Amino acid sequence: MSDTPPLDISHDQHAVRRAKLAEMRAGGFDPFRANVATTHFSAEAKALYVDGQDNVVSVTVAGRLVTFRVQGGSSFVKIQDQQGPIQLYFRKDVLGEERYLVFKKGLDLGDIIGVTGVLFKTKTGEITVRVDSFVLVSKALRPLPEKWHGLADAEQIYRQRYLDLIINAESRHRLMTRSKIVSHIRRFLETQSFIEVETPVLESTAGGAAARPFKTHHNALGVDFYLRIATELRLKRMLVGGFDRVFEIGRIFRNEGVSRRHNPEFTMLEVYQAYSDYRGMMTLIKDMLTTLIRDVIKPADGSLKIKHAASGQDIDFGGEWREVKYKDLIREATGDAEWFSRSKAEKISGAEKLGLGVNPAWEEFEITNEIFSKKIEPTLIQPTFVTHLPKELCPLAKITPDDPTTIDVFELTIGGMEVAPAYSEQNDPDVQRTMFEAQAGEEKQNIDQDFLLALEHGMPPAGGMGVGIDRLCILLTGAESIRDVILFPQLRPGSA
RNA sequence: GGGCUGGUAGCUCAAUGGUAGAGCAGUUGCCUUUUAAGCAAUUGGUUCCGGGUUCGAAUCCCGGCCGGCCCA
Repeated sequence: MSDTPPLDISHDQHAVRRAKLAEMRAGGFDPFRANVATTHFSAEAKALYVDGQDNVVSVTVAGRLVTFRVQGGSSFVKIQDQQGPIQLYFRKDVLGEERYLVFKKGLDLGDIIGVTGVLFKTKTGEITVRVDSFVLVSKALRPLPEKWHGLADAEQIYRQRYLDLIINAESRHRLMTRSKIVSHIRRFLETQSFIEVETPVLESTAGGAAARPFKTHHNALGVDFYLRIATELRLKRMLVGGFDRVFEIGRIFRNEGVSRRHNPEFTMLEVYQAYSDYRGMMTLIKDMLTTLIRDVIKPADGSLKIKHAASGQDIDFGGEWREVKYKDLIREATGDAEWFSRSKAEKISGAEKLGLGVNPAWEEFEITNEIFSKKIEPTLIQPTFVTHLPKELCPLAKITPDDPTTIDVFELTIGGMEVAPAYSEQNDPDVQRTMFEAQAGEEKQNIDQDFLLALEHGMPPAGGMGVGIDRLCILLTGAESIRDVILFPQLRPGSA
C-alpha cells in the first residue's frame, strides 16, 4: 500500500467508467459476460398496458440508457431500443438498498441494461416500467454526446454514425425509412411477378452507362476487373435467358466526384419487363411511388403530397403526372421553335444567351443537354415524365418510330432531380451495335461484345427502368444530402 | 481541381491581439412520480498539426490535415 492519494480521474469520463467496470469485475460481475432474455421491444411493451391496471403486466425489456434522472430514493431513466424509448422507474424500497446503490453509482448514460418489471402510468401519463430487477449487459466506456443539442458535427455524424443513430431521432427515423422504402419496393415488384436476381459486381467490361469505373485486379486469373457502373447489360441477358420480369437492387460504383448528390457507391434499382415498353414503365413507377407514399411515408393529411426540402413546395403525387417531350421543353426554354435545326454556332450563342458557359469542344446534343440539366431540370418540381430524349443520350433504347432523332424513353424528374430513366429497350442486335459505335462525347460507353452476342440470340421486346434509390430517399425523407440517406457515406480516411 | 468557410473541454458553443469561459456530461453531497428534473459545491484545455509575425497569438500570415457550401 502506498501513501500517495488516488489519482483524481473525476474529469476523465473514460477513466471513471473503466474504474467502475474494474470494480464490478473485482466484485465478481462482468457485464460483457451477461445477457438478458427480453420479452418485448419498447413500443410492444407499452402497448400491453391496460388503462387503470397499474403493476399488473410484467415485461422484460432491454436497451441503451439515454436519460438518467436520479433522485434520492427513486429515479426515472429511459432506455432506447429499435422501437424507441421507454421509461423505467427504479425505487430503493423495491430493489433494496444494495441494488439501488449499484444502479445509482454503477450505471452511466450509454450503458446497455435489461430490466424486468411491471407496467404503470405515471401521474403525468407516461407508461413506465417499475423495475423489479435489472442487469447491466454492456458497459459504455465512452460518454454519449450531449443530450439536448445532440450530435451536430457533420464529420462525426458520418464517421461515427452509430452515435448519430443513438442521439439524433431524425437520423434514426430517416435511415429506418430508407429500409422501409427498399422493403416496399421489393414486395411491390414481387407481387407483380418480378424476380429478384443478383448479377456480378466485378466485370471485365464496365458497360450500360457512361461513367468512369473503379479498377481492381484478380490475382489468380491475372486480369483486371472493373466494378460495375450499371446492372443493365446483365439484366437484359436475363431477358434473353427467359426471366421475363427481373429486377436487381444493386450497389453501383462510379469513380467520380463526391458531393451532396453523389457518393462513389450508390444503390440503383433496375427493372426489366418483357412484352412491355417505356409507357408500361410509366404505369409501374407511378404505382410504385404512390403506394410508397401511401404505405411508407403516410402523409398526415391522407394526401399524396410531400414537402420538397429544397424549394419548400409541396410535391403532389396524386392525379395525373405531367408528360412532356424533351424537345418541347428545349424549344420553350430557348424561345426558339427551330432550335434543333440551328447550327452548332447558333446553339452555342443560344446557350450563352441563357447564361451558360459552353465548351466549344462539346457535341451539339451536349450543348442542348446543358440547357436541359441547368435551366429546365431544376424547375421540374412536380412529378414529370420528360419523354423522347435525343438518341445520342442513350444507345440502349429503341428509336422513336416517327422521329429518328429521338428514342422511346422517359426520364422521371421530381423535385428538380432525375429520379428514374426508362426505355423501350433496344433488342435489334445490329441497331444496337451501330448505336454503340456512334456514341460520342461524354456519353460514350464501353462496348460489351458478349452482350451483343446475347442480343443475337433474341431478346423479347421489353420496358426497362432504373431508379436511383438514394435520390428517391432524399426526396421522400426530405433530406438535403445523399450523405443523410446513406448509413456510412464515403469520406477521406480520417483519424476518428 | 478552384472559390468561400469551419476545426476551442466528452458534447453544444463563447472568447477578434492582452489571465481560454458557459451549458450539458463527469465528480461529491441533498432529494421516493421525473420530463432538457431541481439545489449546492467542484474537476476538466497539445484552442486540428507545423512554421512565422509580435513584448504578447485560439485570434494575424504561410504550409499541411480533416470537414461543410458553391462551382468545375
